[in-house]
Amino acid sequence: MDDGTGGSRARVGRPRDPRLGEAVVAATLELLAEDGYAQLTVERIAARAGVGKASLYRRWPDKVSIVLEAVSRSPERPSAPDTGSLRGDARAYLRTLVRYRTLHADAIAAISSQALCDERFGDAFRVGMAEPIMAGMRVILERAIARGELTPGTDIALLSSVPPALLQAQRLVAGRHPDEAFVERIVDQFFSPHPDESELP
Amino acid sequence: MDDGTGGSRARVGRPRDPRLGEAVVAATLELLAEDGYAQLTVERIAARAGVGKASLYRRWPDKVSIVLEAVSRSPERPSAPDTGSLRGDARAYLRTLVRYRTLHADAIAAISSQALCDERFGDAFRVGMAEPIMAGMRVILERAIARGELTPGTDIALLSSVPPALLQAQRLVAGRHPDEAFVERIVDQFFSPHPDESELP
Amino acid sequence: MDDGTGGSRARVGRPRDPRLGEAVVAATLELLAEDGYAQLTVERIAARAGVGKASLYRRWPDKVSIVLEAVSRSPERPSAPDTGSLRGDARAYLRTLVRYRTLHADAIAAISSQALCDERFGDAFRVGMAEPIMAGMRVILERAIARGELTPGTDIALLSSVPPALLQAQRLVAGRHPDEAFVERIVDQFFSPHPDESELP
Amino acid sequence: MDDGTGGSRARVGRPRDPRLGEAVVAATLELLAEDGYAQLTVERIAARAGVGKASLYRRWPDKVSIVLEAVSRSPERPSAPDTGSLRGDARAYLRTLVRYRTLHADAIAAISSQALCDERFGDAFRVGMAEPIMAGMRVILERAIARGELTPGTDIALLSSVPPALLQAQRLVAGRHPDEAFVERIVDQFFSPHPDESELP
DNA sequence: GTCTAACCGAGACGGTACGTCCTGTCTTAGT
DNA sequence: ACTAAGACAGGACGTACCGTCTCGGTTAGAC
Repeated sequence: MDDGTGGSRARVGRPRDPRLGEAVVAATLELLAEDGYAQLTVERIAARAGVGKASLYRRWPDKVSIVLEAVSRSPERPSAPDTGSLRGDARAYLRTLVRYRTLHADAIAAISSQALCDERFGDAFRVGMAEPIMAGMRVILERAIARGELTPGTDIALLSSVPPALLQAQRLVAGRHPDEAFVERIVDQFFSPHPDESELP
Repeated sequence: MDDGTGGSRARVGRPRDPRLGEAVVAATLELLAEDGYAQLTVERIAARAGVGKASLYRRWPDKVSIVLEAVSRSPERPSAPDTGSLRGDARAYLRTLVRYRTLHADAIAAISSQALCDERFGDAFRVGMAEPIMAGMRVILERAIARGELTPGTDIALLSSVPPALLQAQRLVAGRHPDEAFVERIVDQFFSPHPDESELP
Repeated sequence: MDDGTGGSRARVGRPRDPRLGEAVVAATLELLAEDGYAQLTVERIAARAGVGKASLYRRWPDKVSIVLEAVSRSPERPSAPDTGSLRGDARAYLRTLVRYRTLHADAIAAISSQALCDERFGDAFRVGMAEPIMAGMRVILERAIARGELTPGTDIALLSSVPPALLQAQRLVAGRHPDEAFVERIVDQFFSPHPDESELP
Repeated sequence: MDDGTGGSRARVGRPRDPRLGEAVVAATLELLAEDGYAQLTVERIAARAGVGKASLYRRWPDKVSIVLEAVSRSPERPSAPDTGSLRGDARAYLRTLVRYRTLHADAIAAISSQALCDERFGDAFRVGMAEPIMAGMRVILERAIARGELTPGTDIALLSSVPPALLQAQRLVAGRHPDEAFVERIVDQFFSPHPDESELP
């Protein structure tokens, strides 16, 4: 969030301990994995990280912001290797995305909820969470255009938002995390060029 | 939720006041519109409705359930008139859906969040919220198949989940409610049969 | 403090549990005796009394007010038996007063400090603490006047404030609780009629 | 408190800035006068004095010690001019004492409270606060004995503690600072030789 | 003239208590 | 049996302050 390196203010006083941020993120991720978001408490984060509550509130404005940063810096972040084809790229990326969402399911729910309510938090959410995920998708789509798998006029912005949107929706509609079979359905429907066919996706 | 007419046990004592449920739903909708979900309190609902807190908890198991019922019974519920074409149906339906979501934006966010966390609430959410919306979409898609605008093998389940998923996602990604222009993009991309073209959506 | 019987407001809703007040007072006195005022915490009072923190703050505006009521209702409150003479009455009363002050030494320090700072609390202090103690002294002095041990013109108001004032001061000046020897000095100086003289100072 | 001239260790390194102590005392007195002890914060003292918090804690062990020193060095300290009579001396001294106590009312309350709780601080309190005030009173009483206004056997220790004790008590009992009328009452009662009688109480 | 230890302002840190708020349950008196 | 009112246990939140520590930088006396 605020790394303490902010420009204009003079760099006086004791500098922030960089290990504190790491410890907080790690503790948050641990607690999230162990007990879920509902049991997550600022006090518990502080205790687990061996950190004072005031230090948390010096760096983050509130609880969800801590969770947002923790989840954003999770080692399970989706990645987009170049497999040589749109189908392969999409499948690989979506699988990592499913894993990531599964791992942090209710943390992401809480963050999303907050992003919907609180405009200022929404920006942090977009920068730390939504954009990076869609950026991965965009890279894949642009590679596909470069390969000729998609026409240059393709609405990348819209298309790159479809997979995360569907994963989130499926979670709600089906009541459980989407699995790899669902990934296949998405890949088949939206990321499989059909040169010979006229039907809708 | 519980209408008090439950069967086997004798109906003794004072009957439930039917106006109470109405008053609670109305009060909840008002408060939601005025201050948003974050400011919504069971106590405030009770006060606004002129109702005792215990009466609320006799009818609904918890706060989100009240909100779910209120939003589900909102007069702005999406509807799907038959316009004669897939494009027209989808456009009309999505416009009402956008209005509905705009009106209850953060209530829906809170409900969705709860549905993600709490398995039992998830069912109520699906029955009261997700299914009705997707059912409207399914009707439209089935009409389109009957008209021959879509091939019979179309994955209606997946396709009917795309619009609500994208609306929700757009809200998060763009930081504001989707408007009618966004509806047009969705309609163009996913609900406009292109008999002559081979490209991906 | 507030016994919930306050007049004008209608007696609707669940009445206050009278045992709660007792439990809080008892818990406060216990904790005070065990660990002293410095270790006294609202949270600990609530836990010891088996009471929610909110219930405390519903009845008392802050921590010191709880302590004031607890100390005011302490079973060790000074009493003034009629021994038949001013000397005897004063000695007996001052001994109970010393015991009382010794028992609640730092609680009384905290209360006094607050009374000095906070005007509104000062009233509660006078009603619950200072007045009752001086009233005991006044009774003794009035009995002495009735017996003829003091002249009717004696400044009872001033004289009755001397012992508590000196006990408090001695505690500060000597650094330890005044003992019975000090009581004797006060009795000798201020509450011993001098047969040959017509009046006390 | 610690003047930095402490003996055995070599005096190397940068010497303490003597103006720092002055600035801190001045800032403390200002803040005390402006907002009272309850609003007094070490951080605010440091900010007002233009001083680092660490510099405060290098010189004083804790907050009350700072306040004690500040109040002890207040320019309003009571003084005891020789007016030629016990009545005059006592009246003059008590008036300065009332002014002093009025000026630093709640600071003195806080200091007294701390002195009651913390044994080690009690010593500092006695040296810096209680003793100097009673010493002034003792000088007056000794002059009175020298003049023959008091008998040599008078219990000076007890009598010299009466005025400060009564002023403190009156503040608590009456809920406001004692005024000059109250000084007169004390003077009349305790420091007015009665020509016809052989001794003061 | 450098060295160097103690000083200095600034402010981050661990810790702890406070007082507020809200939830979901319970207890009255009254319909 | 229901209702309105509101007290209750519990517990998280975010704030504030304390006393300590850690920076970069300064200021003498020691060498």
